[in-house]
Amino acid sequence: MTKEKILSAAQELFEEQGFDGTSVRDIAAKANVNVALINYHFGSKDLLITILIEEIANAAYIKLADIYKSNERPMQKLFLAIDSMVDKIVDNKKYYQMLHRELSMTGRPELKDQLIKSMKRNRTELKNIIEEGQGKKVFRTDIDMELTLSILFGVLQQVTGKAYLYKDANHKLKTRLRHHLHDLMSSFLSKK
Amino acid sequence: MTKEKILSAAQELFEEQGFDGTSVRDIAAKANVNVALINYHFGSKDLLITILIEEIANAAYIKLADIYKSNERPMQKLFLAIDSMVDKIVDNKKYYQMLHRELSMTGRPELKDQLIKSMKRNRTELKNIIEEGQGKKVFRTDIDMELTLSILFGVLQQVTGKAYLYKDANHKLKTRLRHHLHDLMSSFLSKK
Amino acid sequence: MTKEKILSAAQELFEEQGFDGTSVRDIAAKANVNVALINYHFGSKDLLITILIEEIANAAYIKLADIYKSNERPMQKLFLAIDSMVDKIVDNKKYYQMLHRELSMTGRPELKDQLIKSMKRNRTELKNIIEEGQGKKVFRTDIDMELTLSILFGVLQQVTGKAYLYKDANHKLKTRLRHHLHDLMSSFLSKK
Amino acid sequence: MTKEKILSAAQELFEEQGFDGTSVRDIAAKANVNVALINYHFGSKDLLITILIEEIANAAYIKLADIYKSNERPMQKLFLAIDSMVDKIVDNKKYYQMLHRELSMTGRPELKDQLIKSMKRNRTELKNIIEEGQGKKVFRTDIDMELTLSILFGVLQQVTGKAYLYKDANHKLKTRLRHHLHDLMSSFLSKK
DNA sequence: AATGAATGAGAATTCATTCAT
DNA sequence: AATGAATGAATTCTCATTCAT
Repeated sequence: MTKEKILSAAQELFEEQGFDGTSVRDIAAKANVNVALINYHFGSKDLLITILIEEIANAAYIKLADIYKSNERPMQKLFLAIDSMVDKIVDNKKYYQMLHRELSMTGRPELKDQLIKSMKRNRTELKNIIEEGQGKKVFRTDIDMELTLSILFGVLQQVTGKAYLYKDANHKLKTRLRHHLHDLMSSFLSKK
Repeated sequence: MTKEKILSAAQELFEEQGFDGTSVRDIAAKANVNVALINYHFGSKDLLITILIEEIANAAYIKLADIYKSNERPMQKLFLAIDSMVDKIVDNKKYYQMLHRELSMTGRPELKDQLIKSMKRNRTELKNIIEEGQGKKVFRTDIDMELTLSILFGVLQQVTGKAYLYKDANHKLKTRLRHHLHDLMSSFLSKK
Repeated sequence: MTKEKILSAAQELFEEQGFDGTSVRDIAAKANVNVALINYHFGSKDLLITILIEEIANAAYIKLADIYKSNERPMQKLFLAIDSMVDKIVDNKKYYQMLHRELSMTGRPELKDQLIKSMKRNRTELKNIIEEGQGKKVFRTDIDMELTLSILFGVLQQVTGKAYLYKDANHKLKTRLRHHLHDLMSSFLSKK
Repeated sequence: MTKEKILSAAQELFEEQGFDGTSVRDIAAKANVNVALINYHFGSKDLLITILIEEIANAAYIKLADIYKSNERPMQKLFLAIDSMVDKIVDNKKYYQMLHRELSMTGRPELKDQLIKSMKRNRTELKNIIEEGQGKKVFRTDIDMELTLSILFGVLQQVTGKAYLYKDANHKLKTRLRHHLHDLMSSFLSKK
């Protein structure tokens, strides 16, 4: 109970004010608990955000891995992966914005390592899906794989970070994104 | 002299460690000046970053208008615009990273407004180029314009922010990016 | 059972890190018991060390009285006393070190009083032995008695406290000490 | 001015309450300065005591080295060394008591190393004097050198640490100590 | 313009202790 | 007898800022 109160207070504050900009006192106040309890339950402010990050990052990864392992055809797999990412990210816009922000700092290298690791894991799953499509002669092979992955992650990052450009309700935004990314990726990857 | 030393020290540190993560003492140490001078010259730490970011914001304007006004064919204009953006952003990766980071924080709203304005200016120029191509029946019209712009800005943001994925020397990275984005956008925008 | 576990954990830690340097949590962790149990069983950290030191103080009473009452000749009595002290102290180096340390603090005056009392008891026994030797015209009388006692206690305290100087195995150290102190005291107390 | 106020406040408090027992707040209050000034001037509490220790330890060492280099006869040199140590230690009883106390802790190993180093330096100088006397056939050679040094340091430590036994005025105590130690060491070291 | 000292608030964390169960 | 959570004060230290010179 208390732990959850702290976690959700911390998440909200980190999303709004960043990690450095949020004090342990802030979190305690928002969660309506004693300051010392944060260290009691989580050991340190650093460990608190570590836990917070691990939680969502894991869920996203598991979904992509499942899709890769499914029996769909390549393009269908790619579309499913896109849909899954769109959902996750639109539903947790602020959270992902925070991740990107913290990722662009130099301090706390262990934290960054953790973030990069979980991010690369997702990129790898997506790469697997595309490479499988290439192996099955469905997708082009004359592409820059790393930059291709960055198309998807880049568009989604734009949507999370530049909220003032995308003010649609979430469900509408998801539809727009799905259509757009399906169209974009099939245009790009389909053999001419 | 001292002011410039402070500004460039601050800029480097903000780029690396973020605003909250950088202390006035850090800046003073890096600039090799007395701590008190920062407040003396700039009033406060907040005003310091304000000045710094205004500078960046001005530099951030990519000369897309000239390209738009040129006599090239639509696809050629788009490619030139891409090349121009790639150059500017790869050469100033850290600049843009910091810009995106500060843009994702809540504080200093006036500053953010200015940043957003200059960012929208660039998006508008690019949009003009694409719409012209659509008018000339060269580009597809059944696209989501805002999300189409986000392809370019998104890929570029990925490259600036996820440096650990893109460790090429700058000139090599530029070539990769140009090819990739030309390919991508022509695949996407060309009529079938 | 739990009480003893706590006591012996506390003792080890106080010996190594001092009273202030040891936290109640340290003790609980070392004793493998819940933190709250320390207060539950002993009331407070202060009372814990009180109990601990009372134990030590009682053990500290070296059976010098027996030697004094024996029928040996004066020099022999003195040598026996030395041997007894050497054994006791070398075997409990860390005990005595802690005792001296706590004795040199200002807090807990009642505790200190008790420690001083037990210390003086030992000094008195030793003094009796020497004075008897003086009465029997075997020892010099032109000495400063208090400082003479401090020779023995001082050398022994050096050995307990400056462990980095005396790294011999205990039995070897005892031999060295006995020889040294016999030699020293007989040189000093024998009539010229 | 402020630095000295802090240093002397810290010294007094460390002497009375030990290092762990004294808080930075205590020091600031006693010195009547702002808490932050302690870190501003000395970097940390640890560095503060480091400086404090270095100061007196050095003075003592220099005196002994001078005596060793002088042209006096061996016994005379030893007596001068004794007198010098007696003066230094009686005048700074509480200070030396603090040194011994901190030396008997395990924490802060760098601090301990520093203390041990400066202590060993003094022991070495004294050893030089005695060995020179042995070389000149004035002192016995069949002694345990390390324990011999511990006679002097031990007696002096007793005097500093067991204040309740030695309540003489300082000048009287010095006289007692000089006579006693001259007598003791010449009895012990003179060839029979 | 520049300096070094000083300030007071706030940072994260640890402390001994107490509470309800 | 024992537990785990909770408390509130205290810990050291760092912060941006201001002061007198």
